[in-house]
Amino acid sequence: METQDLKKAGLKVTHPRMKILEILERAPEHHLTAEDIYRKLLEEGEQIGLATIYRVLTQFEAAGLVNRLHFEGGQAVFELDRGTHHDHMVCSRTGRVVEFYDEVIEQRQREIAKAHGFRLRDHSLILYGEFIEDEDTSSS
Amino acid sequence: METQDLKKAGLKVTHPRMKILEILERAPEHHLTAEDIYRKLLEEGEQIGLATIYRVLTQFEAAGLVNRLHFEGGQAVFELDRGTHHDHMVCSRTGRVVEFYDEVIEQRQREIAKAHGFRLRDHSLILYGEFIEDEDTSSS
DNA sequence: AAAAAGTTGAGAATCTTTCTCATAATCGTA
DNA sequence: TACGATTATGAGAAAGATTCTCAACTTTTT
Ligand SMILES: [Zn+2]
Ligand SMILES: [Zn+2]
Ligand SMILES: [Zn+2]
Ligand SMILES: [Zn+2]
Repeated sequence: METQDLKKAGLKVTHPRMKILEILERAPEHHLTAEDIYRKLLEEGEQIGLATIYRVLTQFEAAGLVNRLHFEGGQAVFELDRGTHHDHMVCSRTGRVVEFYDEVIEQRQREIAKAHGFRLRDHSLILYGEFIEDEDTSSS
Repeated sequence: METQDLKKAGLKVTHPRMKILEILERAPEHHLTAEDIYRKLLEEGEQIGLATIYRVLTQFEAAGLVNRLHFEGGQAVFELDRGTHHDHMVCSRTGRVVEFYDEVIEQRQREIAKAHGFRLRDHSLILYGEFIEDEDTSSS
């Protein structure tokens, strides 16, 4: 039950908010645009306005329940905050997103920030390319 | 003379293109939005349409003359490609951008990509925070 | 110089995201 | 359970960023 999460964040427990959380939890892709969520809700018969979805996602982000990612391509992407930081690899062919975490990179970032007198708050690391296995194996 | 660069890219040497390159070369910030360029050109009496600026920047990007960066905040940022890759640190207070390059991070990225069967084409690493020296020293 | 090819500017159009505001739902309390 | 204060929602308008359209104009080639 994450009604607790909402209450803790000072947000009323409403139907749209619960449904949006549900979608984020259930999506196998984990990384969804606001429109993705909108469409998935429609498919389930939930007619929740797109404005509400953006509004709620922004509140969830402020509450630390959700992370907003900026991949190339305009639309922001959202994912449930699962408590552990990670970075992303995005396949430009299929759009597939794979997560990774590398302590060496994380540590270097801290060192670089320190060396520059920079108070590091956050960072975004995205690798772009293609998964070999997703390759268009245009076999006959 | 970078008329050569334009010709090599199969682009005609036009006044707007030269002026846009000039602005990118001269800007001390190095990192400009399309609107920044538009305004700077206006200040110099060059009335070049915003659509042209976006169009030309996209062509320059395809030609490898310019890089497009996606910092938080919607607007894309452009910089002249100076031949050497680097990543960015952005001050959320002042908007100041500082560049850095770290071979350890670059190398780890290659290794991670390889381990995931990922053909790495490009990446984006942005550190967000504040430069201590830019701190609002609200002294009395 | 003329023709061919490519470019420009202005505004319309598109896309993503936010705002407005009247209506509706939630929550603490009586 | 009902009440009232507070907060949230939906629809459409609005805003912000970028791309498209197309007639007029430049650049390059012949
Ligand atoms: Zn990271
Ligand atoms: Zn993720
Ligand atoms: Zn790098
Ligand atoms: Zn740079």
